[in-house]
Amino acid sequence: MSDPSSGTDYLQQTTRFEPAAVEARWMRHWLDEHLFHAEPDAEREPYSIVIPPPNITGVLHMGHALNDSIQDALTRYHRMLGENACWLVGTDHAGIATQNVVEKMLRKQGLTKEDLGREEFVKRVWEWRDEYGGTIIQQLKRLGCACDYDRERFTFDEGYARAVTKVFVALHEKGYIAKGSYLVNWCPRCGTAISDLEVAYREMPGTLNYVRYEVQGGGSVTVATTRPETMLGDTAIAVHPGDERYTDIVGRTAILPLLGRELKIVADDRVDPEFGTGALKITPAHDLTDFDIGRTHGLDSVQAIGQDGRITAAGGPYAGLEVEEAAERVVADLRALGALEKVEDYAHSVATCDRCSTPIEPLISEQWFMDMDELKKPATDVVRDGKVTFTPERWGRVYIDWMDNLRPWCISRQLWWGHQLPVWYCEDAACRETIVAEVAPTECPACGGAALRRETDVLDTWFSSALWPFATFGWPDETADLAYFYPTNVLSTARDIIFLWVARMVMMGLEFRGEIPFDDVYIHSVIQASDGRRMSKSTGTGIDPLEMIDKHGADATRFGLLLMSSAQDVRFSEEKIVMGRGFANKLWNAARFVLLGSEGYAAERSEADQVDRWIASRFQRCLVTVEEAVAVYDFTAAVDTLYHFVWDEFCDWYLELVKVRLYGDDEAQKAQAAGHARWMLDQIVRLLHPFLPFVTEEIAAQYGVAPLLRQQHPQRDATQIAPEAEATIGDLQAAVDALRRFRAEAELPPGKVLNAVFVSEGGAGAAGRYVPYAGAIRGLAKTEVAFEGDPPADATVVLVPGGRLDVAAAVDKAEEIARLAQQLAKAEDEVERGQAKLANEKFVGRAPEAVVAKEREKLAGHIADRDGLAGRLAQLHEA
RNA sequence: GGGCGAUUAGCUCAGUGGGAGAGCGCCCGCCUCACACGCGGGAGGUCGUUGGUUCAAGUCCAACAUCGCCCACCA
Repeated sequence: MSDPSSGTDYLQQTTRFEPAAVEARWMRHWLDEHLFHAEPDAEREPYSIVIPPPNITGVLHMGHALNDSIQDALTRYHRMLGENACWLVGTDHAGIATQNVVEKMLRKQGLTKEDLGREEFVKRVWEWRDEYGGTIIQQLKRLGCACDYDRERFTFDEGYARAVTKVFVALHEKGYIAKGSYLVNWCPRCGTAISDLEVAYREMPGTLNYVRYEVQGGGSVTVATTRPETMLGDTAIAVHPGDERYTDIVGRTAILPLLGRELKIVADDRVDPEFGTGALKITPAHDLTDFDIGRTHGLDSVQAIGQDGRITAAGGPYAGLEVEEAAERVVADLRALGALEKVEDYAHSVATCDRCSTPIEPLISEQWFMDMDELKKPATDVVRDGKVTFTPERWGRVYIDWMDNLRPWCISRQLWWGHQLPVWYCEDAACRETIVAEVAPTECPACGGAALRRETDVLDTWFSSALWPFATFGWPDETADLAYFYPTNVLSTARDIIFLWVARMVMMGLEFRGEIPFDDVYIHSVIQASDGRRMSKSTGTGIDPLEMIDKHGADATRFGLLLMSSAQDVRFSEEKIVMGRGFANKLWNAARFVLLGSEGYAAERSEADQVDRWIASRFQRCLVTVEEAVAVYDFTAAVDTLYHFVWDEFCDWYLELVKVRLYGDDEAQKAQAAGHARWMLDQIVRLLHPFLPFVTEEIAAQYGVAPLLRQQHPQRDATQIAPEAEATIGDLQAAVDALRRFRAEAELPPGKVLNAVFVSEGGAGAAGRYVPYAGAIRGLAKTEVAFEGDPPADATVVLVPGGRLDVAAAVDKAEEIARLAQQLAKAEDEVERGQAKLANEKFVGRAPEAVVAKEREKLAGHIADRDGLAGRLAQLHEA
C-alpha cells in the first residue's frame, strides 16, 4: 500500500493516463528483473528473433521505431503464449559510416586520421563507440522493447571477430574468396572501393559532348561522351561491326586530341549504333563496358584518374586537377582546337556513393572478391521451395531475381575501421607468398621467412552482418544457445536491405550451419513523410520517434506505427499516434471503472447473464481474429480489431450495460457482474499487452498480476462463443440505436424521459426478451419501457417487427406521416429489388446457396418492414 | 530499358467476387456519477479512365493515365 502508483486513491485520482512517469518506472523495473532475458530450456519451445543491428552511429528513426514495435509485439506475444522468447539485440560496427563520423570529429580538432596513424585512430573509434555507440540501445528502451539486453552483441566484439575470421578463411579455402584486379566502384571521398549495392544512381542534368578524333590517313570519327575528362584515359574507339558508316575505319588508328595518343579503332557489338554518333570512345580503366571491351580486344588500359579523384600523370597537362575542373578545361581546350562539334543537354544517372553521395569513379584496383555462384543456388532454392517465406510474398520474387543475376562481391575496403582481412604477405622478394589463416602466422609456410606483412584492407561491414543470426548465439563455438535458438523464427526488416543483408544471411547460414537462418522474412512498409517524400534528415522531412514518445507516449507511438505497418508504403500520420494515445487513455479509464466499481470482488467468469455471455463471446471472436492476423504479420488488422473491440463493444456497450447491475441493489447480481467484469478486463489486458505494454502493465499492477510477460495469453475457448446471446444483445443494441436516433431526430431535450412500449408482431410475445433490459434501456436511451398489455397512457408507439425495432411518436402527426411515407417508399424499393434478384434464375441457380439464403432473409426483413410501416401509417391516418 | 506497387469520403488509409468502411476533420446535441484525449446523433464516395470476364466487379483480366519504388555496363 506504500506504493504510490497503486491503490484506490491512485486509481481515483488518475483520470488521465500519463505515460511519461509510468513508462520510465516500468522499464526500469523490467530491466532490474531481467525480465527479457531468455536461457535455453528444453521444457519450452524456443522463439527467437535477431534484431537488424543498428549502426553504432545511428539514432532511432521512424523505420527503426516501426520495426522494433513489430518485433517487440511478436516477442511479447510469443512469450505470453508460453514460448521461450529471445529477442537478440546488438549493434553493427558500420565500417564506413563510423569511420566517417570519427574523422569528422577529428577534423573539428584540426586532425586527420593520418596524423594519428592507424593504431591510434582505431583506438579513438573504440573510444567513440564506448561513449556514443550505445545511444540507440537506450532509445530502444524508451520504446519499451523487450530485447534480451543481457545478450547484447556487437559485430566487432571479440567472439564475433573470431567468427568473421573463420568464415573468411573457410571461404578462401573453398576458392570462393580470391584477390583480383578488376574495375571497381571507387569512392574518392571515402577513399575505398565499395560494392555494387552501395552505389546509388541519381538522375542528374549533364551534357553530351561530341568530340572529333582525327583518323590517321585521313578522315575523322566523332564520339559522344558525357564525361569528356575520361578521354585522357582513352585507348581505343569502338563501333558496331554492322555499322556501315564506319566499316572503312575499323582497324585504322585515331589520334586522341589534346594528348596525341594513338587509338585503335575496333568493332564490337556491345556498341549501340543508335546512340550518339554510333562511335564509342574506349576508356578501359574507368568504365565497365569499356573495361570488358578492352579485355576482349586486348587493349591497353590507361589510368587517367587516381584514387584521390584527381587526374594522374597520364593526363599530361591536366595532371593534378580535380575531375570536375579537368572536365571544364578539356572541353574548353577541345573547343579552342575546333574538335568539339556540339554540346547537347543530356540528363543521365550518375553513380554515387550511397554513404556520402560523392560521384563514384570506376577504376581498376586490386581487391578481394567473393564469388557467389556456389552459395547462391541453395539460398535461392530455400525461397523457391518455401522453406523461407517472405511476407508480403512479392519480395520473395524480388529476392530470387536478384540472386539469379549475382556478380562477384567486392568485399575488401580501404578503411581502418573494420575486420582486417586475415591475410599476410611474405616480404621475401623471391617468395611473395600470400597466407590466409585464422591465427597470425609467425613465419612464411612456403619459405620460412619471418618478414610478414598483414593485409591492411578491412572487410565490407555486410560481410560480418551476414553472420549475425548464428555468430550472436556463440558460433564458431557449438554453444547451447546456438543449438536452442538457431534457426530463428522471423526476420523483420525493411526492403532496402533484402540484398545487402537478408540474402547474404541466408547464404551464410546455409553454408556454415547447413540450416536457414530464419523461417519467415517480414518486410514492413516504408513510412514516408506526410507529403509522400522519403523521410530524411537532409531534407528536413524526418520526424523523430522520440519526440512522438515524449508527446504522446510509447504505447501511443507503437500503436500508431503498427497501424502504419501495412503492406503498402504509407505516409506518416501523427493522427494515428494520437489515436493510440486516446486508446491508451480509454483503456486506462475503463480499467479504473471496472476496478473501482468491483473492489472487493475476485475476477470470475460468469455465464448467468446474457450480457456476460455476450461480451465473452465477442472477446473470443476478437481473440481469434487477432491471433490469425499476427500469424500472417498483419499487425494493422490485429491492432485495429483490438481497438474496435475494446472501444466499441467493451466500453460503449458492455460497461454501460453492466452498470445497471453494478450500481443496482441486487447483491447477487452485483457480485456476478463485478467478478465477470474483472475477469474480462484481465483477459483484455493480457491480449493487448504485446501492443501496448506500458498501460497494460500499469493496469495489471493495480490488481496484482504484473508483470504480464509472466502471465498467459488468453485461451481460445469455442464454448464461450454464444450465438444466442449475440443475437439478443444485437437486438437490444438495435433497439437502443433506434430509440437514440428517434430522440435525436425529434430533437428531444436531453433530460426528457421517453415512454415506450414494446409490441410483438403477431402477438408471439417476443418482446419479452427485453424485459431484463428495461433498466439498460432506461440508462442507454433515457427511455422508460413498458411491455405488451401494459401501455402507459402517454406511450410513444414502438413496434418490434421481426425482432427489430422501429419507433414512432405522436410528436407531430403530419411530420411523422411524412417520415413514415418516406421510409415506406424505401422499403418498397428494397422489396422490389430483392424480389427481382431472387427471380433471376441465373442468380438462384449459380450463386452459392448461402448467398441466396441471405438474400431471402433480407427480403423477408424488408417485407416485414414494409408491412409494419404500412400498418402504422394506416393507423395514423385513422387517428 | 526491365520489373514491382499505388490510384476508395476533405485528409491519411483499410477493404480482393455477393448491397461501400475506419481514424481525423466537418455539422447537430450533451461537462449523463470510468474517460470532454469523452458521450450520443448526422452529412459526405458514379471506389483514376475505358473496355472485357461473370448471374454478380472497388475486388478478376486488358489497355490507358497519373504518382512512387527497385533493378540495369543510359557513351
